[in-house]
Amino acid sequence: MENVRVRIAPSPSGFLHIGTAKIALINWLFARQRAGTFVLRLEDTDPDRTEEQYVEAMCEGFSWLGIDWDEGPPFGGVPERGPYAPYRQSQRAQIHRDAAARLLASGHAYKCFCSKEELDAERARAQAGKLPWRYSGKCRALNAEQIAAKRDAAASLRFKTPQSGHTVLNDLVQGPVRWDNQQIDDFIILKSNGDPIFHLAVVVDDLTMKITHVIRGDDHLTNAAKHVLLFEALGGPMPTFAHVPMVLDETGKKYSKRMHGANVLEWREDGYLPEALINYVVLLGWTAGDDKEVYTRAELVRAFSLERLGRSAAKFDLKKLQWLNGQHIRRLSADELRDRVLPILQKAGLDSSGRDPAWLSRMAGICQEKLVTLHDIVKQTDFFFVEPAAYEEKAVQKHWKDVEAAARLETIHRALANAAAWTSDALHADFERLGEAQGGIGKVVHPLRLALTGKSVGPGLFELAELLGKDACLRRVRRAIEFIRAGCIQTVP
RNA sequence: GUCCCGUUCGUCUAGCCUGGUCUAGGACGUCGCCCUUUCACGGCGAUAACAGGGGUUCAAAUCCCCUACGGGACGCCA
Repeated sequence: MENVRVRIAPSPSGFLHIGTAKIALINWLFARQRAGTFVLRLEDTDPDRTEEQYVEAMCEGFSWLGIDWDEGPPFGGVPERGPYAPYRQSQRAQIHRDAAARLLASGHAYKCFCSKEELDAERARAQAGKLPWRYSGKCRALNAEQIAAKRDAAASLRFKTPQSGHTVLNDLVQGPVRWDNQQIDDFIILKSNGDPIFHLAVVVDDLTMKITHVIRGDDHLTNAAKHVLLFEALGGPMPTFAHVPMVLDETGKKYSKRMHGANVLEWREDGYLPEALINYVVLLGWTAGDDKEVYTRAELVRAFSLERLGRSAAKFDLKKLQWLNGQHIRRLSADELRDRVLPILQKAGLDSSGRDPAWLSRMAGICQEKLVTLHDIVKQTDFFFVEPAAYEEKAVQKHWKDVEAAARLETIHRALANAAAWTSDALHADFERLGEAQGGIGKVVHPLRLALTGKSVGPGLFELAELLGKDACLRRVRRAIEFIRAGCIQTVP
């Protein structure tokens, strides 16, 4: 069986973009499933766009998502590793130049002495005439003498594209794609300053790193024609190509860098689980063909297949991500949920340091099924840590407004004080009975919830009461009674 | 402008290769009902799509052609 080698080749010009994450994820899943190798290669040959600071941020994005690489450059504190180092394209220029020299020697490339200004003028003329622009091929016709006469004038290197026939690519996702070679320019592979151009660099790197499957965004589909030509000219084994559709934002536009959520780490900030995000992103263009939608990371590795990748771009849908996030939250154990939620409580200024871990797990457990994002934990549990600072106005109107409100809370207070046992089951039974006397359990439950939490919504009342403890509950009911009495003085003239 | 790719419910998609089983399936969303101490969860139900036009065929979401729309490439950027 073939040893699968795939790569993600981001250019470190920003944070980890959601679209890059999708491509990386697909490569990673494929590699892991086939026990292959996942390579990270930094395409940093454009110094104008590369910034060291982004290297760290991008690494953090990958590691948060759980996308680890087997070979790659020093990146985010991880040392360089792998047999085909270096893995930064900027350090591989000599390898690219050597390949270019071979192409020149084998007649697959030629020197071009046209200046940038000449070419710009040519291009401008073509565009003005609404003609497709392609290099005239002026220097292609130069003979040995003419070239010698140029001596060491600055020259770029162009690829000698066949002038007839066609180039065919059997893309795993897009199917067979065919170009007329006359449509393909004699593109530059080496700048006149000797720097390699992207097309040369990728192909040479993929070749030397023995990449078996080139899985990348479909914005590269038309570039692939040039790459196929280069692979052939270099005499290397042709990798399998898979051009996967990109991720669109909710309006159907290309996911711009400035949009919230474009940066993968923003989802972490917003309380999303990495396993939910990767599950969602992979669903943007892939299904197993059955009705399963919620996958663990391991299940994804098992079920994924390149062949079932869709061919059209997908719009990002926050609602579905939210649903999936809830699904994944519910699949966590109470302990796991507690551990993920603790930093969020901390950040919200709720001090949980005095609570023992088991208690915190139970607290996490009683609101687990109510969370859409991890951040929801704050409004679900803040009252455990601080007494309600205010009572929800609408709930006060509804549950504490009538004349018997205070008296009813006195009754509730008594019931709590005399509770047979301080467990949610026992309390539930007590209030069931109390409710019968009061005209429905709702008559006692809502005023109590408001007294204990200050809100009308939250975790199960008896569960939270049990966790809050008897003393705190009695104190809060007392406080509520005083609040009502004080309020009555104001409202009754 | 030239070339390349795409187009099934609002959204993600199944089905398309190997035409009939599709009065087009699932999921999210939305709406309704049930469960219920709240909010959720869960359950049940409803809603809603084959871009348009030609052709091939007994039969087309599925095959072919054209058009429209969307995207991409056309750089000494990646």
